[in-house]
This record gives sequence, C-alpha cells and structure tokens, in this order.
Amino acid sequence: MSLYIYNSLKRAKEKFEPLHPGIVSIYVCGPTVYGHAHLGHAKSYVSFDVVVRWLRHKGYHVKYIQNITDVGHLTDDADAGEDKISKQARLEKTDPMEISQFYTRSFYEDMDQLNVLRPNIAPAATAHIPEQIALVERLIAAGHAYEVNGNVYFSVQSFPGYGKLSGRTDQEALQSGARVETRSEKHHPSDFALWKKAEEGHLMKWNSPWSIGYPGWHLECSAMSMKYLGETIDIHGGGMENKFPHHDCEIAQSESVTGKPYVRFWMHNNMVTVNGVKMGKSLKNSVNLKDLFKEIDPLVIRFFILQSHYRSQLDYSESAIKASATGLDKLRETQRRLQEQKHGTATFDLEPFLQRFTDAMDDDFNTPVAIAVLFDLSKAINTALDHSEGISKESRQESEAFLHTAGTDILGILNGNKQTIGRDPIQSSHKLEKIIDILIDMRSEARNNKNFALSDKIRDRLLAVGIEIKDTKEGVSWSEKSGA
RNA sequence: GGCGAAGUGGCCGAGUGGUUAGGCAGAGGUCUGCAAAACCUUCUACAGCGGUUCGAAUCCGCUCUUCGCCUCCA
Repeated sequence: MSLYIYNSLKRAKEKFEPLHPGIVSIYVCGPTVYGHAHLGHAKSYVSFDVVVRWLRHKGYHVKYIQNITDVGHLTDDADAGEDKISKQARLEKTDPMEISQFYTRSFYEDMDQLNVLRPNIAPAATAHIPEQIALVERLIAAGHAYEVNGNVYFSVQSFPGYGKLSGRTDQEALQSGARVETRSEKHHPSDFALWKKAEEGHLMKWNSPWSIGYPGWHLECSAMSMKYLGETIDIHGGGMENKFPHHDCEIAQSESVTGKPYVRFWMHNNMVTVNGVKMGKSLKNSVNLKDLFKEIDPLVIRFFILQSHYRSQLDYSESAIKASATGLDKLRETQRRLQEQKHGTATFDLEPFLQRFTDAMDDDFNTPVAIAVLFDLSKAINTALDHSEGISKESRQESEAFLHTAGTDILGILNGNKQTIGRDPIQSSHKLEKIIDILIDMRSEARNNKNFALSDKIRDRLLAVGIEIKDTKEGVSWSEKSGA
C-alpha cells in the first residue's frame, strides 16, 4: 500500500509521491524562542518526528528543515504591541540575543528528552535577513508589494488565490467581523507587512532599502524554505492555528514571486487542550515540559501524544497521562519478558502484525492504530509465554526485530535497552543494577527462610523508588516503573 | 458575523455502510506465602430528531452542544 497524507489544501487524503523520486523535502514551522516549550510544542514536534521517521523508514532521503523564530514579532497584532523577545529581555534584564539563545537551547533539551530527532537544518530567522530582504525586493519588482513610510506591504489583491488554504477567499466579507483595526497606509485592509520600520527603542533591527527595521512574521518561512528546499517543496507542516494568516500569507508571497506551487502537501496538527480549552502561552494554562518531566517519564509524554491522531485535539489531564504510563509499562514489560525468556517451541506469524502496522502508518500516520497493533502483539507474546514452555528462537527474533523497528525506530517509544535506570549515564546505571541484584538476593534468602516481613519490606521500599519486583515462575525479575 | 473541526462506552481514544479497535479503570477467575505482572471471562457506546438504504455510529438534512481560526501562537 502506498502512503496517503491528508492535504489541508485539498481537504482530503492524497497519495504521496515526492516531487523528485526518492527525496522528500519537508519544512515545519519551528518555535518562537522567548519561553520554555510546552506540551503543545511537544505534540507538534513529536508528530512531525514520526512523519520524518516513517518517510525515512520507507526509504526516502528526507531533508527536514525546522526554523527557529528569533526575530521578535509583536505581542499584540500585526501593527501594534511590543516585540515578544525584547519584552522577555526587558523582563529578564538582559538582551534579546541572550533570550533567543537561552530558549533555543532549552527547546532542544526538551526535544531530546522526548526522543525527537533534530532537523537536518535549523535555520534562524535573524541569520537570514538578506534572503528575506531579497524576497521583498522581488515582490516589489513584480508589483505584488509596495512601500509606504519605510514599511512594505504585500498587496493581497495582486494574488488571486489569497486565502485558499484557510477558505478565507472573500476579503470584503472578512472585514466586517475582523478584530484588527485597519491601518490607513495600507492599500487594502487585508494587506500584510513584509518589512516594518523600527520604532524608537526597538532593539532587533536591520538595515534595508526601505528603512532600518525588521522583517514581517510570514517572510522567514518562505525565504528559508526556498533557500534550502527549493521553490516547490513536498511537505510543509505546522499547527492548525497557523493556517491563517501565516500559511496563507506564505503561499501568497511565495507563489506570486515564483509562479509555482509553494507546497504540495500541507499538514496541520491539532491543538492540545486542557479541560477542553486550548493551551497557549498567552492563556496562561500551558503545561511547561520541564515541569512535566519532573513528574513523568518524557517517553510517556511521547506515547501519550502518539496515542491520539495528529489531526485530533488532545485533551491533557493527569489521569489520561497516568493511563498512558501504565499502558507503556505493559509494552516495556512484554519486551523485557521476551528478552529474558528461554527458547521454547511456540511460534507465531509476525506478518499480520507487520502488515497492520504498515497499513496504519501509511494511512496518514495513524499512530493510535499502530500502537494498538503493538498491544495486540504484546498480548500474543504474553499468551504464548504463559501457556507454553517459551517462544521459538525464530519467532522471538522476529518479534524483537518488529518491536525494535516499530517501537524504537519509528514510534520512538521503546528504548532498546533491557533495563535502564532513569536517564543516568551507563556507568552508574550498571552499578545500580548490581545493587538491585544484591537486594533481590537478600530478599530471596529472606523468603526462603519464610521471613516475609523482611522480604515484603525490601519489595515495598524498592517499589517506592520506582523499582518493581515480580516473582514469576521463571524466577525473580524487576523493572522500572515509568511513574506518573 | 465569516472560515474550519468535532460530539463514540466510567475516562482517554481509533474506526466511516453489514464482521473485536486499542489503552486505562471496574467485576469474576487462574497463578502467588501475600502481592505484582501476565493470562482467561465479563459490564457500560456511537449528542438528539428526521431521511436515504435490505441494513447507518458510519451517507444526507435539521436541531443542540463544544472547540479552533479571523490578534502573537505548535
């Protein structure tokens, strides 16, 4: 079966073939770095991480660009308010560069914890000012943009397809309910800024043919996407809230310069909600990832995210996360049992599982169904281990390979290691394992002497630090609980 | 007001015309010194009202409700 992707532009699933055989170009809107990442960022970048991993698994050479927005765009609307990064710099009593560098590092720390692979190129907007200016110059030369008082605006009426992504094609009708105050120097209320003249005291500013100022918000993605991926790219991803105006503006300014389709497949991931309401920095209900990681294994967060489809809203709650933690433990436990079992005779066919997993992923990256396949396999393995002497060497190898490919390489939710202690370095992890073995030996001795008070105390206290002891018919085993 | 998405069992969450989603939680059982884990059995569904159809949670219409966007936002 071929890969089908839901294309937001067409509002339908379409068969995916890259423009250039074997090579996939993908651009995903990156974060604006003026604060720590939250769960919403996690959902977005985990989702696209799996997209990239699946494309690579299918044999494509994937070139993945994810920008860093470090130009301070405005806190308010397109024409007023304070620069977000400058504002944060003022609050933290430092300068904008330190703010953007600090939160960029913070962002990657969090993404690393979530097992999100780094993009091939992570271009910063401030490092591509010349490219953005060049794009504005081309737009002016082509008659799609005009300058007024050092500001440059894109003329929406010069691009007939404006609004085709979001469905906002009737510009006149839009004005009636619009909350943005119209600005008189624009030729049309829907026109958007490509370059803005810096006001007094504005810190992040650059020289340009029109004024000392800074680029409009939508410009960087077009300029950097074209620079690194070409004028037409295969996939552009981002959050749904960016369909309008951000992505519609990108399309307008890009296509009116090149005359070519800007993006072949638009992919939009849905929001994280808290108690049914959107999570957002400005709404002050955002769940900071660093805080979350103190309580919950980051891979549980990843698993929780992938248990719903990327185009569905994901409602966050503590109980939902806990349910995910228990579920992921089940998969890890199966993987552990499989690795520890002695070879037996039971066999089963991996092919149906492989097929169902592939079909799910090929159907617009249906990770919830893909995970359900892992649970079905988990049950099959456990049943075989419970009701027979063990699984044959061949079936075991096939199962392990499948779990590794699907769970570790593609979904990134199972780490390949047998047992790990938190995120400690390997050395200390080895020592801890040995210490646990000592405690288990002592407990076994107590049990042999029917000293259950002592043996239970050892078990309970180990459980209290997240180490769970299990007396199975194959002997004593232990595993780490993911907590939550 | 305009554009768009959605309402599934106690909770989370897939499915899109006829056959078990899956996870978590609950009940009973097997196993165990007791647990845990695992396995077996099991309960609770498709917002409401019409329509199309041999048959609809799935298609169509209406109603109600929720959410997102139209301001920066993953």
